[in-house]
Amino acid sequence: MTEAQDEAGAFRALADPTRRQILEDLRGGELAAGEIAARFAISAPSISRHLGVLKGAGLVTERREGNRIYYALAEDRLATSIGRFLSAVCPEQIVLRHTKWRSGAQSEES
Amino acid sequence: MTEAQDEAGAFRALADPTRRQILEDLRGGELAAGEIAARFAISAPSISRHLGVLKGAGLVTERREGNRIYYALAEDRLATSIGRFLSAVCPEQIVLRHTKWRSGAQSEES
DNA sequence: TAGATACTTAGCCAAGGTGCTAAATATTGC
DNA sequence: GCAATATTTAGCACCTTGGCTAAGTATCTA
Repeated sequence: MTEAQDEAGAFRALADPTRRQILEDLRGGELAAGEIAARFAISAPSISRHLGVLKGAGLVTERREGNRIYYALAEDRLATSIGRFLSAVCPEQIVLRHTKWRSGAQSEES
Repeated sequence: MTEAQDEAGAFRALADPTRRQILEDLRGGELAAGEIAARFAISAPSISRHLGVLKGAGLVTERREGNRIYYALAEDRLATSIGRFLSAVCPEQIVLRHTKWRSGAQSEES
């Protein structure tokens, strides 16, 4: 997957307010899918799909532990995915601390 | 318009790759609608609507000069609109240079 | 193996987004 | 006022998205 597609996927994922809230909630540490679903008024399957979109965009990771599937924020991926764009459009206002996205050494996962 | 709605509008606007490219193009200085349209393979009316979305999100400003309507990047608005979210989710990776978004004194335009 | 729990996948539907062409509006210049 | 130019608005078609319920898969417990 190219860097540009990463960027597109990340921005599409961030377009939905529920998904943005999930990312904010995960800031406090990993959460099981059910724990996430319990924080919203929508059904568990809908949350599951949102989590799928976030995972597809590389913004979260999942880890199975017995019955439960824990989701965790992939902060670095979020920053690298949208970092190129932000640096291109408003470099004076927003600064990236880790500019790995520029080094060209990208991790390549499925 | 509330700050949260600003944020939602900005992220929805950024979801489309054409609109992101328009913002990048405007980084080089203001451009007339027709000049922007000429850079894309899609029709002028479609570009016009994209510009309307960007303007609605407060990410660009428009200025009429005779026949032409020039669009300019509103960099500070972009930074403030998405800044709160970025600071909430990945504060270690991304730093805001101007944290006006925290002062609560938001400019209110139509 | 059977049942309970946790989560996802499948299928449906309403709503919204994005593209197009044609028509309307605004401005310039003769 | 009329024609030309620049841009937007209107109306339509198509696809995607996001919600739901029902059904399927995976894991634990007994």
